[in-house]
Amino acid sequence: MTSVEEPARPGERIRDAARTRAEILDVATREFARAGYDGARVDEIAARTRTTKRMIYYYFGGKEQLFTAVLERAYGVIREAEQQLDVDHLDPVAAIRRLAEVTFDHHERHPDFIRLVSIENIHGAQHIAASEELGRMGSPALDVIRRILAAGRESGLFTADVDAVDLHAMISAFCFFRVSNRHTFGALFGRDLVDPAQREHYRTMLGDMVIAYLTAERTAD
Amino acid sequence: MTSVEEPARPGERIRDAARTRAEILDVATREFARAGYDGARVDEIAARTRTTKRMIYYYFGGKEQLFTAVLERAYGVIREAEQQLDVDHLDPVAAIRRLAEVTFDHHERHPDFIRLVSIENIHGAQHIAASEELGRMGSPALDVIRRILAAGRESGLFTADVDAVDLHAMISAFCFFRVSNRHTFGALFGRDLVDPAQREHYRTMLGDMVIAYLTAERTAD
DNA sequence: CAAACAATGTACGAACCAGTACGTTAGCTA
DNA sequence: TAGCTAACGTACTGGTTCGTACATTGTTTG
Repeated sequence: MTSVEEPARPGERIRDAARTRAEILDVATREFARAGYDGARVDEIAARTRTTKRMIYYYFGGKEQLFTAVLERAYGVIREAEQQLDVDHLDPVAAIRRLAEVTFDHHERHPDFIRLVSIENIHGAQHIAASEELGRMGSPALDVIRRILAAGRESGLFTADVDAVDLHAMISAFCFFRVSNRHTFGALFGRDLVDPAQREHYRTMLGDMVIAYLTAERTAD
Repeated sequence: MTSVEEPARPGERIRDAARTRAEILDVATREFARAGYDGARVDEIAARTRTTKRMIYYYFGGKEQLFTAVLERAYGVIREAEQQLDVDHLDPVAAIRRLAEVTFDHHERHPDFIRLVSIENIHGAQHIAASEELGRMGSPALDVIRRILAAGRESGLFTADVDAVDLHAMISAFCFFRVSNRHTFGALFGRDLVDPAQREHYRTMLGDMVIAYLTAERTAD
């Protein structure tokens, strides 16, 4: 037919299920992260893709399942980053610092992920609960933390009997808050926690905090 | 007219501007916190009050301004709690611990506030920016922190030259995350950070962490 | 090469929802 | 007690938004 309006772009197939699906996910991620679950518009997501709203319902079933799919992929990304974490050659202190830095960097590089998690918490984690994939997806970081803590305890470097999940919460809290509450914190205290000029400062601060906690003599309780 | 349907309840005036306004704010706080800004319904808020939707627009002007008013009151509550904080009679270590505990307790007791702040961050803190009241409202906690840090530094108890805003961020991050990310964290790691049985554990952990950071010898940088 | 099916597009509907036009009443004050 | 105004209620509208019925086209396979 060789239409003038629609030049046959070579290499770009008209029909490509995988690409269409992926493009919808990309756009939906941005849109949900930008406006929240209820603020996001299915029509708007469709408009920003090269396909139509019909395809969203064809591939995902509905807005709710689309959001779940977005979450699944976002969590998949951080799981991958954690899996590539190799700290077995480091001493416990350096290993914990490295882990904290990787977590710090990932949160900073993925503000959309942070926003999605915030949004999911507003909705009581109902999409995670409804997702099989997210249910059985453990956290590689937790295993790493467990190993480091065991090594640190044995070598006598780490004082207390710290729980791996607790330490993960401590590190995540700092990294997450810095990004998630950037706007209100900035508006109220006049300081941008994600200011690039302060990046090294906060990255060091996190490591110092965690190491200080792990190596301090605990007050008897 | 002495209607059978509407018994004249004594002590409950039919017309009370202040009470109506306050009731709208109460209900709106719950509703916004429950469903987010876009998820909340003006009709639903009105239905849960003893008045009508018309009054919301009469008193607040619109949904946007209503949310701003809700935020202003919520921040006012935490500011009051901070103002009643008296730690001048304590030594720096005890004072910091006390401050951390008060912050911890307030976050735990006001999950709606946490949710509102999360929601406001999703929207880029635009309502705070639009509010004069919130703009000039400082943080009493910051002044307290500054005083404690100065005392701790002078007495040689605290090592480093820690910034008050940074310390506030550190404490807030832990307290905030524990409540704000309760649902996703619980779903993914099988641990309820707000479990009453764990409350003392996390309250102590926060204090230990902050004190360890403030008293540790810092690695040269 | 002809079914058969996967992938895609169009057009529409029904419910929802923020906001308002307009009318009413309580309670204070002159 | 007349009259005025703040406080309140009803009923509606215009636009939006999720979801779908129905039609169509590319692609693969027997």
